[in-house]
Amino acid sequence: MLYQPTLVTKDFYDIVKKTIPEALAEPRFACFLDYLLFSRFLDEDTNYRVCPEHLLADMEDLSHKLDGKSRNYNRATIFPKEFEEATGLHLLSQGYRFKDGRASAYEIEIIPEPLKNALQLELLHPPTDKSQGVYLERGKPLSLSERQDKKRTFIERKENYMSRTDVPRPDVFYLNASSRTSTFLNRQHNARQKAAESAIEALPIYDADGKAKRGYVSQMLSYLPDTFEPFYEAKGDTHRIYTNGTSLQNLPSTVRKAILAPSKNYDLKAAQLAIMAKHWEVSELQALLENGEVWNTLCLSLGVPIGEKGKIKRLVYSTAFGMSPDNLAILYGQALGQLNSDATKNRPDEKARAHYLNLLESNKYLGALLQGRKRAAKRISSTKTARDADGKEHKPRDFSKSMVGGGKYRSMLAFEMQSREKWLMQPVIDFAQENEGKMLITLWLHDGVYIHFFKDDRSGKLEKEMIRRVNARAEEAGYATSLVLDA
DNA sequence: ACAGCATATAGGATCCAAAT
DNA sequence: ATTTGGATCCTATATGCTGT
Repeated sequence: MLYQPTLVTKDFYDIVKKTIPEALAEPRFACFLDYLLFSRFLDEDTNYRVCPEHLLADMEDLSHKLDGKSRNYNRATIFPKEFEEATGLHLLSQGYRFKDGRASAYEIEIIPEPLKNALQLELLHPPTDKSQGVYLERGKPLSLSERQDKKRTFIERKENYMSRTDVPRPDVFYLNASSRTSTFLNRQHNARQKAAESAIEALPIYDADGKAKRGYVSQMLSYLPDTFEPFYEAKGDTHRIYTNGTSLQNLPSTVRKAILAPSKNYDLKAAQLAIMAKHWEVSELQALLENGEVWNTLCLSLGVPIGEKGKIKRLVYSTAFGMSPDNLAILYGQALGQLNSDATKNRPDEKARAHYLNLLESNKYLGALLQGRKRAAKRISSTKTARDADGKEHKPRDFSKSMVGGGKYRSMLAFEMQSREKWLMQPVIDFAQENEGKMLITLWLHDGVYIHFFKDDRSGKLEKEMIRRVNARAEEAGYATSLVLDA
């Protein structure tokens, strides 16, 4: 072993200094950084630079002194792989654990949060004054054989599904059977890949809560099967149609749009809200929906900034799916910016929860909505029946959720909502089938849809007729929603 | 509510090489 | 001959993110 008092690369030093100047005030880190920057041991046999045990022991000792207890950190936490690659450092000792009274590995805490974040930065592309640096993609990209494996099971599963004779859901069968989807999508595969990449570039590296976003999304995309063709299955107790495997269905809308262009995206406006208003007979909401300006009015009424309407949407969705009033209250507190994002885990005390629940229940719109939901839940639990959009009765035994805590009745409540959502969108599938060759559903999104028109339809006849049919159905049933082109 | 995918974490098992 | 440490698997679980 040879003591080598050399410096690490300038890039590394600059990055650490720039990213976490406050880290120098952290004793454990100072100890570690001191070693990293100014003293390394070189193993002559392996040419590894090693972290000597006595140093780990020192750091562990400090750790004990600081918080009086040891933390569990394994090797990967101490020396992330990316860090090793970037610096050439290699940790050879697992450190100390406590077994049979002896010290051994996994019992040291060295790296404070800011350093961990800093280590995620790609050293070859340090931050400039314009960018925060390139976020390193975690996880390994799939190897060729892994990709082939994945694709094979994907195709097998699809073929199995398509060869069934007892297809319970003809519309799902249709969505999968429109084989032109793959032809159409594959033809422009490279262009789409590029479009997706630039859409990802446009995403923020971190979201508002400081969590990695861009890296996560690009990783999701890299796991997509070679073809972007979605494979649908009817699953669970709902009428919803979900895609199987990694899919376009849960990519951010900007990326999805880029991949699917020139398909057009149509959405039912405030569908959940409209269905709840009608189905649960909430007159206040019905009036609001017919006046328009739904989200802005709700934001104003609930005291949430208009820019934060996503949070209100979340509140509405959760209400539709049967979230408990207690949890809704926490969600509302978060929407107001008064509760932390971890409030669902570290629940605030009963008094605080009651406060937000009270605010919610006394609100003109959401208060009425909650009352309407109560009535619906009561009807379902007393008649032990859920009624779908076609009037067909569904009994508790048709739902897999257990009765515990009213879980089954919540499922039935959600089912009634989603059944109506599907019923509203049904004309789109029917119309696409009638016009095979002229138009194609490229992605199904529950209350929205991506459609490609093959023929240059200048007057937009097909589009108009499709929208007309859905809207006629909504009007006929009294749902204050409409299908519109997402600009 | 439901679907999906990924990560972090911890413990166990196992092999190899070195130390005792 | 036995123990120990390191590396590398595997398995669970818990958790977190996305979408509607």
